[in-house]
Amino acid sequence: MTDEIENNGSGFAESPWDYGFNGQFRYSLDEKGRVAVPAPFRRGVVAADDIDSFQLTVGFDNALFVFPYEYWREVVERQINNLSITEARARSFTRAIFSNAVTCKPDKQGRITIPPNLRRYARLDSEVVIAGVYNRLEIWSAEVWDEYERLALDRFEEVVEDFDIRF
Amino acid sequence: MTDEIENNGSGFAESPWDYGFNGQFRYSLDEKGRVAVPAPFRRGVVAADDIDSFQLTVGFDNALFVFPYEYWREVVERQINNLSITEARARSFTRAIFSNAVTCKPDKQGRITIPPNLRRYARLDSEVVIAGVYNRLEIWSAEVWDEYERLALDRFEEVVEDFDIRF
DNA sequence: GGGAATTGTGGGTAATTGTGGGTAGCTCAA
DNA sequence: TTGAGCTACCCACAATTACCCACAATTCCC
Repeated sequence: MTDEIENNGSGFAESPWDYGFNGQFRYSLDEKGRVAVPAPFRRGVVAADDIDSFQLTVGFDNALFVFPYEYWREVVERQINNLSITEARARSFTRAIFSNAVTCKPDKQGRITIPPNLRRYARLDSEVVIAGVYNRLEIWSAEVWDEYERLALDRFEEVVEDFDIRF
Repeated sequence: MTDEIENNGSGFAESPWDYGFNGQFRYSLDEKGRVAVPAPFRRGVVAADDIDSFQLTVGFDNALFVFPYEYWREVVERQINNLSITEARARSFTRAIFSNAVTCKPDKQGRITIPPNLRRYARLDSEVVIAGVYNRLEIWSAEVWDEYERLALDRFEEVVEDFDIRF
């Protein structure tokens, strides 16, 4: 494995998902607010204290984003660290990101607990979809996901053209 | 852990919240003016006399800011130290910050006591929200927080675009 | 195809956490 | 000096959480 790969800036080199989280998984959210982390992604994300940790935050489209902790740390250092505390909009942004985030590590069964405010934001009830999306996992209400994906796949080819992606 | 990481300027490396306080917590403010410090943040902020201390001050948006004592000390040294005593606005600022600040350490139950002037400033009555916001905790009246957060989350995606944050 | 390992899910228990209240000691004024 | 008010510290207890175990379902592998 080359140095370049070990240091790809995503914080999850040498893992089964070196080049991106992928797949979609359907789990139940139990009464304690716990949901399984997809088994392939449980190990290999080493945080400061040598445990496998994730950073769970609000994302877009009513989904929650889950980053490997190391990667999150890097995002904070590169981008959020510089925001001014005296500027109201920067404060508002920083506040939204951090107060609606939590550092968590899977329990022995590989589950994480989602705090109530995040459950509310993502409208999670009992059924949940976890999607692997390159540098993050996304946690969706299954209901919202099904609706979104139906629309998104219909428009897939059209969108690829817009971005001029070459395979 | 590299030197760069151990010295990230936030004063709280090697703690469970190495890269930022986060989460939100809802507590009651009792009749003695005491409020719980969120359990994950109680330990590891070492002040001058080897106890875990915080600096509690007036902040922005009608919230109180709570900094790890070490970090506060550093801010004072780096920035406030340089303000000119001959400039009226600098005097006013320095006066506001310090006269409305207090160094406190959690009691055995992990609570801190909020003095009356700060309670008044933040309009705290019985229900309180404590939010982790990167380098500080913020103490809000629950009522004010709920209203503020509703607006902030609605505008979240828009703001992320404005700041050109890349995850 | 079948046994073994892994994975997803539920639930019990011990430890932690949040909250109320009591008391001793300190401060300050009369 | 003394007493009132206040604060810091301590104890108690209920609620919540984190951790562990169990087990069924699924997947893996030969």
